[in-house]
Amino acid sequence: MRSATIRDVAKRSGVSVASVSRVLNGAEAVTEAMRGRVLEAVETLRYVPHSGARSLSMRRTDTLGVILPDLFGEYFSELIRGMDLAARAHGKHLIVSSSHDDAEEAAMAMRSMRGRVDGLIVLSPHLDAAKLAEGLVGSLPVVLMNAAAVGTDRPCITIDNHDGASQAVAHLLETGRRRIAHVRGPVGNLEADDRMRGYGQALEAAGLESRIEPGDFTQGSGYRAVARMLAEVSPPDAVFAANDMMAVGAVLAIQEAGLNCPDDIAVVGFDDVPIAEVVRPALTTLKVDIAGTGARALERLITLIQAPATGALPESGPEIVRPTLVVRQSSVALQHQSKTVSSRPSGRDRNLRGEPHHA
Amino acid sequence: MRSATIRDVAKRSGVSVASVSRVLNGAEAVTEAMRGRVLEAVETLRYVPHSGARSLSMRRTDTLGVILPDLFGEYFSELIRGMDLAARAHGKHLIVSSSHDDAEEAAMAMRSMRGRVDGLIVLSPHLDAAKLAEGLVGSLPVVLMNAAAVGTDRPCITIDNHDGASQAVAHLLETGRRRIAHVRGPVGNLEADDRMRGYGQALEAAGLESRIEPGDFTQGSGYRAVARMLAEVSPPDAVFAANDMMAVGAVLAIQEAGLNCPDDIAVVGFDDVPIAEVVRPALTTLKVDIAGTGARALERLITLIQAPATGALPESGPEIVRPTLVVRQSSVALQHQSKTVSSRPSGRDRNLRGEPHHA
DNA sequence: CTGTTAGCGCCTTCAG
DNA sequence: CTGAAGGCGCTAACAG
Repeated sequence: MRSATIRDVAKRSGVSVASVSRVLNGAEAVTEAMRGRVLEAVETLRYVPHSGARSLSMRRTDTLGVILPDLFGEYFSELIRGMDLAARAHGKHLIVSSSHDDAEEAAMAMRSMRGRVDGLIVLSPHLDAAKLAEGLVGSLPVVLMNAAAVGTDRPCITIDNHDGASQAVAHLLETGRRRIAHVRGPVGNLEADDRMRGYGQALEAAGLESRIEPGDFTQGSGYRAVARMLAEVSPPDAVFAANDMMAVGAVLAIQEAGLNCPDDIAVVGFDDVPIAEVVRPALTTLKVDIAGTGARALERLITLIQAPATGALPESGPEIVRPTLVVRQSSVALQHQSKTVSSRPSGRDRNLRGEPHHA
Repeated sequence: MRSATIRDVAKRSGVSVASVSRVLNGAEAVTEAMRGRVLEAVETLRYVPHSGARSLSMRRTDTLGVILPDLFGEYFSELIRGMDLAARAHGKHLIVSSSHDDAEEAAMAMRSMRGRVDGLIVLSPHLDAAKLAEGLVGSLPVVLMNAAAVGTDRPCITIDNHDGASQAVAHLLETGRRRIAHVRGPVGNLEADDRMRGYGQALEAAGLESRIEPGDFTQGSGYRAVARMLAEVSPPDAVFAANDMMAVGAVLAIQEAGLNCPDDIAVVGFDDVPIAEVVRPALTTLKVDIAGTGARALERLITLIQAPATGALPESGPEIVRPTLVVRQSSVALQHQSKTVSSRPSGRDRNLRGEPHHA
């Protein structure tokens, strides 16, 4: 019981396939009589167009690909959510491909996308991956995210990690901290590197010594890094973690050592994932509108794809998003608290339409 | 600058397109000489096969579709992660489509998948959506998730929500609670309904009165529900929330009222999303292996797709996953604590290979 | 307005 | 072992 094709519909309604295509795609004019007969045949045959065939003939898949290095944690889930939202708004499908740790695998994934998507969003926190995107993709439109965009005029959305880190340090300095340590992200990760550099320069500018512990963006690594430092003679009075998950780990390590966060040690994270607000003490962090960034990337990809048609050449080059400092409980010791910090859930509920969620 | 087709490669290497296809797909035998020439042409032309065309001719897309009602929160991100993992293991692509609140929209999404995917996983917490999947999909293999699977022999993965709720109540009773309230999920959501029924029956069996507050699975609704109850003359001494996010809201409401959780009021959630372990007090909850469930659904879909080929008829009917109670701090008052509850991050890090994550 | 025809890019019998 | 030819299901000229 093969499913019906356009030819079956044509036969059953006694018209040509072209006509069926016409009434279904509704561009050109057709008589009411024909429209009726075709629609009826479609109904009885339960005909559903084959989008694969359609794509081949139209040279357009209405599908966009997303290449991710990983799929863990709220960062990516937020990113995909934003992209999905934008994709739906433009009637596009989204095909996601993750776990491309090494460049080789990412290259493979990109190749296998050819003929399946109209364009690609590539998240490449590693240098080589970005390079690959340049070469291997061929004529497929690509928007890079969080890549090393310096010097290229390739469309790209990036977060100003350096600036974010500076803001973190500045905030800690303002609130009286002096021994500010940093738990960094994985070596070779462009974002982690930038955040570290931003931290280092800000400290240097303040004439203070920097102290950097390794980490890998996981909560566990944040915990261990801080636990190590607490065992030393002169522990820091503040920790700037390269992302929120590590900041959460840092807070736990502090609490477990019998110390108080923020009174004894302040903690600042990065990203402002949803969890940051719920944890106690709520995390001071650098908010980046993750979902918004994803949506923006997708929109840029779409204009990039449409560019040859519209004739308008799309704005090229990197687009840089500046994170904003969100001060919560984890960094403000009592003597510095100006206003009450409410623990009531704020308007952070992202279900803007107020509709019920799934479990 | 059109990208090269198989014909270009054939021409450049002086062989037929059939031969190019042969060396590239490597099924049949070819002379070394030819293989060399073809591969060289592929190289210089930077030829990448067009998977769309390939799909059309092979009647196989190697792509699976996932239809979700929503994309908020950790529940879905975990689910997708599990599916993605399984998909990669089988060399399949994943196309996700979300925000199908009403059945109409979901139906549309399913139709637009025809010719684009080899099968579908449909998450339908609403009855009608499940019904739609039955009819509209035609001959496309479908695996339902969390749907009303009773009575059908359609492949389906479901969580035993009723049982989970019973476990929650049993646990609270065992630890001495008597005035146990329930914050339910959205009306009409099958899972929310089942959890509520499980709660109701368990309380009834214990000869206690039930108390049900409305909610919609969001943290805010959990907060408000509990805040309402705390304002009454005889507030509960325990709250069973239909999911973890509402449980988090419940805890915040309790703390904000100046009460202690769990000493004054115990809280139990459902799902065990990653956040449940990090929040303070850590949430007692009903753990369901979300990612595992997603992976399982995907695997079942694959066997379903391969069924006609292998001849083996796939196991049909629902597959029910029983949640397991995870006792943490939010439900165990001091006088009931048997063993120390460590706040150290456990082995919950899901990065099993220990590789670095992205921010 | 409608039908005929030629592809979209690839795989796959079927002869040679 | 290799080439030629016929589709896969649909759209898009081009005639009528």
